Amino acid sequence: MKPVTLREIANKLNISVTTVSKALKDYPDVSPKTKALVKELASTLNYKPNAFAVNLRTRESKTIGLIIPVIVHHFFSNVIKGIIAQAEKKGYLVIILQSNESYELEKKQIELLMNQRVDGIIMSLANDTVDFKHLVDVINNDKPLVMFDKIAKIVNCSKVIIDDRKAAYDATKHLIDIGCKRIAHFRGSLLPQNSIDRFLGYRKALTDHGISYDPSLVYICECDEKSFEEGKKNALLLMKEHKDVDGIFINTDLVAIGAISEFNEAGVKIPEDIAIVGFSNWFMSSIISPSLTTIDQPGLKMGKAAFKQLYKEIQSMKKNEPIYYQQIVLKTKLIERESTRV
Amino acid sequence: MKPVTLREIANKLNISVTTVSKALKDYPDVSPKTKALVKELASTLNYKPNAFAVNLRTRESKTIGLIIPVIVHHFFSNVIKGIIAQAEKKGYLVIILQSNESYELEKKQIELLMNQRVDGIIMSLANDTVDFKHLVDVINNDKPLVMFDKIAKIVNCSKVIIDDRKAAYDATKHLIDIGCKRIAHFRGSLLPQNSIDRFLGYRKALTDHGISYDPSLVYICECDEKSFEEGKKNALLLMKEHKDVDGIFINTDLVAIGAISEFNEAGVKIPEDIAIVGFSNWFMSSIISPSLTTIDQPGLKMGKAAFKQLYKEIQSMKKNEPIYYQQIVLKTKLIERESTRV
DNA sequence: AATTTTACCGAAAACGTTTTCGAAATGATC
DNA sequence: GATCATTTCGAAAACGTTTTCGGTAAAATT
Repeated sequence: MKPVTLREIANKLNISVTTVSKALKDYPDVSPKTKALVKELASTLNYKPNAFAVNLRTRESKTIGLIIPVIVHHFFSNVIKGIIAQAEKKGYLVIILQSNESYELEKKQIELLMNQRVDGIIMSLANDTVDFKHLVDVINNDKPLVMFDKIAKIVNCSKVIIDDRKAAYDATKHLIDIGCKRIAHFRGSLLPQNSIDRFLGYRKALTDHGISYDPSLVYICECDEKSFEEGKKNALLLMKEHKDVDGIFINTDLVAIGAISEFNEAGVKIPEDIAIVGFSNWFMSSIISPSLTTIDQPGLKMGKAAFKQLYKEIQSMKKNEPIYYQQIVLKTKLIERESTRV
Repeated sequence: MKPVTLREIANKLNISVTTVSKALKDYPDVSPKTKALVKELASTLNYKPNAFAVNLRTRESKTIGLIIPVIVHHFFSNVIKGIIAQAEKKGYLVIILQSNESYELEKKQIELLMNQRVDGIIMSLANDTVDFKHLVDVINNDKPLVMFDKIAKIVNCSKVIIDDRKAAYDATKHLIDIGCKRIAHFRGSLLPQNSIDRFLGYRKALTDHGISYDPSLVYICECDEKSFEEGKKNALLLMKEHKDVDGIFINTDLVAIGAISEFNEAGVKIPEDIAIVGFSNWFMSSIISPSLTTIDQPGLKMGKAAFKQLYKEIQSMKKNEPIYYQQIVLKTKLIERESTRV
């Protein structure tokens, strides 16, 4: 029941372990005859190389790490799917960890992965990560690192993102185009880059179109497990504080859906009284009532692109070639639905 | 930049590798003085044991494999979260693979994980898996295996499930209780055990309450990526073929949501004309209109339970103790919402 | 003072593979 | 028949750790 080793094959054929190893990997200096013999016996014995030994010897694990803030999340689970699919094609396995939006956990997990000697790491930052030493360490240890979605601009590595600022601009401009004059914004937490960029896109769209920016119209949502509740809460607040608002651009779909739910209960008509644009294009957004206009964020593509880039860097590293960090920006598009249909 | 090894520490302190190793693991036969010395140097050099070498030597990887039909899925992503969380507590990492509901892929992935020498495997079956040799192989190779949700009754291993039959019975009985007389069922594919069990629960609830079972009221949904469309399609079909139906028990929420969407468009009132009960309690079900009565399926708990059981078996295996396969059945409950509120 | 016990350390084997390098055997060339 | 090139193989080192088994020296016991 013990797994079969090279040595056993060698003994049965009365040849050396070296020759068996070479035969299996088609080295030129072993005769066709012995190659055939070895391969046949190996397959009948169902020989599988011991990954630990191979890893130890070759110093690569054919395994990558993935750190993600939350797993139960339409966008992120799509990214996971993309990464796994692409990795499988290249014979890589993926170890997944969830940072729970916590910097401390994220740091520990990076260490875990480094100790495990993964060949590279893909990650999206936790919301409260402000210090990036743990990331710089990864790169200094010659371990390829690719960040996606929630990135740290300051860290020198490859990144796969969308143009959040432009997407937010488009979303806000769409509200302006359909006639909104007083546009609020439900933004994400203060730290994450994409939350900042979406806010900046919103503000620029306003000022570019002659609408003065009013800070009191910006509400902050600590997006996490209870985004939905945050949406409801802020919608309620908005109805009290700014009855004149006729459009909202919301940082993420789940919050938007919470807001819609609150407005529905309050009898506020969407889009007649308030038009709403979300962000991410969760499946849910297409089936609620009214369906939600939103920005499509290509999770699957991002995952695939992230792995492809990581793979490139792993290869370059092996060949001691210089590696070129890429900033890959994927296209987004506005999906028009009932929540802005005039 | 090369990672520091035991040998380097040993050289710097002029002691043997053996002593260093023992010192770090608090063996009793090394003096407190040298222990302190070694530990201090190890921490200043930031020594991290080479996982490959440890694995090779100890024959365990502190890694488990997880094969799951689909990742972008409310229930399954919750299971993943549960497994990862629990595994992290015990110092285990999780390699995740997606079978895409394909038996062929599933088989390959099992092999991959076995070659990688994971310490155990947790999995939920692909829809079209009928042959279980690949699973028996796992067990025969003394590798702990825990199945959850979509299991093979015939395979002798631990299982974490819900009582699908009872849950379906409850769901159907609820429809009867609110006065439905003609109750249809949208079932899942023919093979999966839980799809069969839910059907059986449905049928038993009918006959137990004096309603004769009518096979023409059972529609099959090939649940996969396009469950939503399947729901719409079958709802349309049902409206044509059986105008007298006043209740439906549907195999899974996403299909139910598709059906609701179709009924809404057709002007069929829910629950007045047709009452609907789904299955799984996706978050989405609570926010659509009308909100969906459903069976809560505890994904997070299942994940945690599955890992706990696997961990037990791994420990027993290490100590050469006998392992006892468990069948863990988690509680479900009916969540009443608008789709059955009379 | 002889013996036993205790405390501490290290040599060496083992895990299973990969790869370098040299050796032996065969064939080709002059 | 001597030399050289080619083909085929294997010994050995290496990857970094863990663990068994002795061994030495000091302390404790007679």
